[in-house]
Amino acid sequence: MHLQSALNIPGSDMDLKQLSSQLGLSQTTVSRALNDYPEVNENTRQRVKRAAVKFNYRPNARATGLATGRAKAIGHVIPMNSTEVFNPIFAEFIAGASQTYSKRGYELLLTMAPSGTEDSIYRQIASRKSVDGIIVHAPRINDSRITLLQELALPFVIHGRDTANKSEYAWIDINNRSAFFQATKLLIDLGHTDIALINGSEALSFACRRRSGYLDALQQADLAIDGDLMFEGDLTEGNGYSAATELLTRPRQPTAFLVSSYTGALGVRRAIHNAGLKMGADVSVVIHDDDLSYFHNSGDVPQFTSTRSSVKQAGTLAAEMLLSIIENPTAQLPTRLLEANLIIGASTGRRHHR
Amino acid sequence: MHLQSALNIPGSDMDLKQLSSQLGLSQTTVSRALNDYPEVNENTRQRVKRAAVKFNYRPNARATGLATGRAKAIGHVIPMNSTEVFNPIFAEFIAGASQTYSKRGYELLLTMAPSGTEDSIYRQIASRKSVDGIIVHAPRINDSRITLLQELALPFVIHGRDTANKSEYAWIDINNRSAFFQATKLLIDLGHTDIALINGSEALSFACRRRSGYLDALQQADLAIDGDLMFEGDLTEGNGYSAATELLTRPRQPTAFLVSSYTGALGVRRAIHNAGLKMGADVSVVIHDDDLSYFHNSGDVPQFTSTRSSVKQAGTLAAEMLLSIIENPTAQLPTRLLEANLIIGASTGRRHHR
DNA sequence: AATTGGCGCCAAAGCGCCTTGAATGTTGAG
DNA sequence: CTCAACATTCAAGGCGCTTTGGCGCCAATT
Repeated sequence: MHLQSALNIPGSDMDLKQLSSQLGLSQTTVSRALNDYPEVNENTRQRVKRAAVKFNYRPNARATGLATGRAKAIGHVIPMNSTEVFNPIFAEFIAGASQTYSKRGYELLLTMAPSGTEDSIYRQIASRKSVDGIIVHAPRINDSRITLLQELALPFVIHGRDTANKSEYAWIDINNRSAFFQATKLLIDLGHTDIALINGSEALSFACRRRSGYLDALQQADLAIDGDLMFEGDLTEGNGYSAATELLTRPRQPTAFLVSSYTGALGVRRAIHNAGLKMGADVSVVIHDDDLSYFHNSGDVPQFTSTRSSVKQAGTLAAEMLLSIIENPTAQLPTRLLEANLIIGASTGRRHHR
Repeated sequence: MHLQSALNIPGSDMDLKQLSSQLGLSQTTVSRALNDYPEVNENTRQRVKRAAVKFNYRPNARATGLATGRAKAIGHVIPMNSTEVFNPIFAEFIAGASQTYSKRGYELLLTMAPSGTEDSIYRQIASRKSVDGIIVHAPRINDSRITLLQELALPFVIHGRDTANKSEYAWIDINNRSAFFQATKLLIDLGHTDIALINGSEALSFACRRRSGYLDALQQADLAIDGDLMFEGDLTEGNGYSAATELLTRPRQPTAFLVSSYTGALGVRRAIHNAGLKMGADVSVVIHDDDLSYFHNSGDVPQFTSTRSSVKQAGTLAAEMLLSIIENPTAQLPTRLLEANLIIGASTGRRHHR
C-alpha cells in the first residue's frame, strides 16, 4: 500500500489497521476516538475523525458485529400468501421504521415468509444472528409466532395485537375497535340501518377487532345484525368491487358501506358508479384510511369519510420501541395504542329514502 | 455447558465449537462437512449434518461473512422524495427478488435514500461492506449513481436504464418505448386523434421512453403533437384525477387517455365518471399495467386495456442477474429487455363522434 | 519390505473490529 | 525530589467462522 492508494480514491476504502498506521496511532486509540470513548485526547480525536472522513473510512459492519455481538440490524418479516404478495401497508410501515433505523445507525433486513415456512424462517433468523430484533407484521388470532419468538429470546414488536394471547409482549396497534365503532355510529346517526361491512381477512387480528366495533355499534343502536352484510377477504380493488356489486344487486340494498381499506373502497366506488348511484348521496361510504402517501385520500374535503391513522408513523414508533427494548432489555415491554381520527369527507350523507 | 443445555432447547443455539466438541470432531471437519467439501468421509458428513439439524445449528452470519469476505446479502436502495415514500412497484419488485435471494442463501438489506443524501448513502453501503451488491431503482436521466457505483466497484443491476449513459452496466428493463408506441397506435387505429398522455415524472428514465414511444406513433400517423395533452408527475390516483378532470373540461376534449400506471388510471376513471362519460365508449383508456398482485387488472375481459409486464418477475430476474455478476465477476455485464404484452380490455373502443 | 499417494482429519492462522489490562508519560502533592 | 494519581496510548486476545498446510494411516505399487 503506497501513498497513491492511501489518497482519497473512491472505492479504495481503508481498514482500521491502515488508518491507524497512517495516523501513527494504535488501532485501539483510533477505534476509541471514533467511538467517542473518553480516554482519548481531544486533539487526537479530532485528528482521527478528520482522517476518517478524508479516507472515507467506515468500520466493516460484519467485523464490528462479530466483535460487539450486536448486529445493528432489525429484521422485518412479511407474511406472504399466494394472493397477497406485498401489501402497500407493509411498505409504508417500513418506510416509517427505516427513518428511525438510519437515525440510530441500524440496518433493515427484509425477509418474506411464505405461509407454511414461517416457523423455520423465524428460527433461522434467530440462530443466524444477523439481526438484533424483529418486527412482526399482520398478527393472526392465536398467533403461534408470539410464543415461538418468546422462546427464541429474540426481541420483537408486533404491528397489531393478538388479543387471544394473554402473555406479555410488545405491540403497537391502532384502536380498531373504537375506530369502527365510531364509523358505524356515524352512519347510524345519519339514518342508515343497512350497513355493509367489507373487511380484511378475519383470520387477522385487526379485522376481527374492526368487526367487533361494528357489531357493538349496531347492537347499541338495537339494529339487527345481518351476516349477509358482512364480507371478508383480501382488501383489493377487485374484491371491493365484487362484494359491493353483489350487495347492490340485492332486492334490499344496503345504503351504507364500511370498508376496511382505501384500495377496497376504490372498488366499492366503481360498483356504486356502475349501479348508477352517487356516492355520498344515494350511498354512504366510510373507510379506514392508513394514510398511505401513495394513495392519498386528501383535499379540502377528502373524497372518502374515514377513520385515519398513519401507518408510516406507526412504523416509526414501532422501530423506536424495538430499539428501546434492545438497548434496555430489562425494562418492561412497551405497548402503544394509537387512536384513529374520524374525518368527514364527501362520501357520507343522510340516508336517502327511495 | 452441560448436557442439559446441549439438548434441543429452543433459543439455545450452539456455535461451531460446541457442535464439534459434541461430535468429537475438529471445527475444521465439521465446517467442511456442512459446506460439502469433498475431503470428508461420507458417513462423517451425514453424522455432522444430522447433529446440526438436531441441535438447530446455523453458522453465525457475521462470522461467516468476516471469514469469507462475502456478506451473502444484497442491498436494495429506494429513492425517496417527499411526495412519494414507497411506491408499491418497488415493493412488488422486491417481493420477486426476495424469492431468488432466499433460494440462493442471500439476505436482503433495504435502505431508503432521501433525495439529496443518495451519494453518501451509496458510499456508506460500499464501505460498510454489509452487502455484496445492490439493486438500483428508478434511474433518472443522466443518473450520477451509475458512475459512482462503477467507481466504488460495487456490483449492481439497475431496474430500468439510463439511455443517456453509454458506459457498460447491467440493467433489466421493459421496452417502454415499444409498449407505448403500440398502445398509441392501437388508439389511433381506433380512430382517436386527440390522445392525452398521463405520464410519470419525466425526470425518470422510463417515463421519457414512454413519451417517445407515444410521440413516434403520433408522428408516424401524421397526427399533430400537442404539448397541452401531455402530463407528467407522480402517478397517484389524485394526480390522475386532476389531470383528467382538467382535460375533460376543455372545449376540445381528448377522446383517449394513455396512462402510465394502474393507480393513476383509477383517478382517470373517476374523472371520466364524474364528467358523465362512459369509459370504453365515450372515452378510451390504455394503461401500463405492472401486474401488481395487490392491484389486479384482471378478469375474463380486464377492466383496462393495457400493456402488461410483471414487475415481480422483473425483480426475480434482476436478482438472478446480480448474483451471477457477483459469483462470476469477469463475465460480461448482462442486460435484459422485457417486452410488455398488449392486452385488450373493456376500456377501449372506436372513437365516438359527438 | 520399503515407498508412494490418497483419504480423512486436525491445529492454527486470519478475517476486521472492540476491549481488557498494562505501559508510558505528566502532573501535583507531600 | 519522590511517589501517587491521572491522562494517554498501546499490545494482545477474542468474537465464530473458513481455510491453509500438515499429519497419520492404510491400500497399492515396486
